[in-house]
Amino acid sequence: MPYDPSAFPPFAVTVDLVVLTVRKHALCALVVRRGEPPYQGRWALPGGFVRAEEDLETAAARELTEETGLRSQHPEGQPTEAHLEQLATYGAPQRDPRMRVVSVAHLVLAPDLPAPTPGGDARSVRWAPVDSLFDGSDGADGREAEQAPLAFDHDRILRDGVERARSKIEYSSLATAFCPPEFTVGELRRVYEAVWGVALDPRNFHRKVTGTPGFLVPTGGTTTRQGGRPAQLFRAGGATLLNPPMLRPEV
Amino acid sequence: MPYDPSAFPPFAVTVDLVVLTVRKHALCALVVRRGEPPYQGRWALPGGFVRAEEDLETAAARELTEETGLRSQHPEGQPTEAHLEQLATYGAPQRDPRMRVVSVAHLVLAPDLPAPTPGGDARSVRWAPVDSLFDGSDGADGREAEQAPLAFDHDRILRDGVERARSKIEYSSLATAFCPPEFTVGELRRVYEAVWGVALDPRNFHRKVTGTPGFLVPTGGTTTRQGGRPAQLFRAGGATLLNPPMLRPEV
DNA sequence: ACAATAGTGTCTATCAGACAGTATTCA
DNA sequence: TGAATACTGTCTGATAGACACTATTGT
Repeated sequence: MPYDPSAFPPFAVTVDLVVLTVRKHALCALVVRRGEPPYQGRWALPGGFVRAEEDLETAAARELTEETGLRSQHPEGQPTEAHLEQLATYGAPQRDPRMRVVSVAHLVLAPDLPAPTPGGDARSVRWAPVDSLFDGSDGADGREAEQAPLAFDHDRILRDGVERARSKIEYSSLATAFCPPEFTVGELRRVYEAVWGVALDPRNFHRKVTGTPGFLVPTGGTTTRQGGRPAQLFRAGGATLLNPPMLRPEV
Repeated sequence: MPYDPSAFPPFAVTVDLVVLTVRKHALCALVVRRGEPPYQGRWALPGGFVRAEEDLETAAARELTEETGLRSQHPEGQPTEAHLEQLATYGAPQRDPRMRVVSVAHLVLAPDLPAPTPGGDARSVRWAPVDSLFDGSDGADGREAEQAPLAFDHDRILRDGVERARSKIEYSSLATAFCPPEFTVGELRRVYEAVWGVALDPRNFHRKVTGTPGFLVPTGGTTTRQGGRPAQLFRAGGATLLNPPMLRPEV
């Protein structure tokens, strides 16, 4: 099967984004409402075509900025605002009824944004708790989410992205990507609790994260709160891998 | 950025395969010699175009069978002969000098094959120790591997595949994919040692793998050897995730 | 003082790492 | 009986899980 670039089946290549954040103690994903067929009116993951001379990751970063205003690369030496990584590629022949489309899905972890839809065009965009988006509606609580499933195979892509995020914060310091530049141990713990959907022991969690070298760096500052001891502020350290990992309870 | 399938940049989509096995106590990858430009005469990963009505994983399985005769799907209820999973997608604009090619790389873990090149066409195919293939030639021993680097960005793809395999046998039972249907604890340990490039304590390894529920199932049989106590034979159990994981020494 | 949140100390069970000895085969 | 390989037992240090107390703020 030698390469024969003169005769190849034509494909369209897109990037789709699973953009996750933690809002109000719930893991949420960014979804956009489709304005045209197919799946008109249904919610879908943001995404778009890869341009002719554009790298895959560049295309994902561009779509991210267009949709949320977030930047995943360092602009002018500033710290990144979001983590972006490739997730997986989806290319079933009939996943788009119009033509053969191969979609390279990317995963974005972002801190909670002040404005829900800062940039981008005027389409309907929202953060939705991931439990309310899944087909099976296996939400944490009993009430079924009466909502049409996501367009295309985006339910599968979202599930894969959520599972990647859930497993990756076990053995990496990536949970800090859900936090603002400075955060407290309690805020970081609530990120873990929201992503995993479990309650963690505050004492053991504190010992674990502060005892792992390079995970957290104290900034010296403290929070100002109403009623309660001020909490120490940290920023993410240089360590990326956690050894030993943070164990997800779920047994 | 609404979908506009009538005007999209044309892409070719291929699958490339990182096929790994353990031979003579070394982790080896399958490489083919290119018979035409570009990179004529250089070694490359096996791969080929995805057909017009073909799923990505189907294309990868087809290429695998064409190259090695291995099957990754269950043929007629028989056990699989190799593990296949999607690895990552590579789509830099200039990765192929002829045109825009997006390659969906797949990772295959296979047991050592009796015949080096059972199926496929007559091209030059071989198993090569992965250390001898890497650009930097950071082989285990001192001797530099004087060999042209792999074609295209296949050095990067191979590195990613090897790293995936190395990390995945930590927390999954996937190392059994490198073994024949029945194997001994010592053979499984030598797989770990070859993939990680370290020596493991036989006693602790035996305790770990036999103590993890669902990892190994004794078949009742024993090996016949020359000089030495016969070893108990096992097959892979139903468990796929290892909890707690097998820890890679490397500290 | 009281509420509210942040942080610390201790015990225990589990497990990885280190190490030495016994068991079963063939020559 | 000796060589070769397979398997088992035990100690120790590190750590996760469970749990109760002290510390620092605002009201």
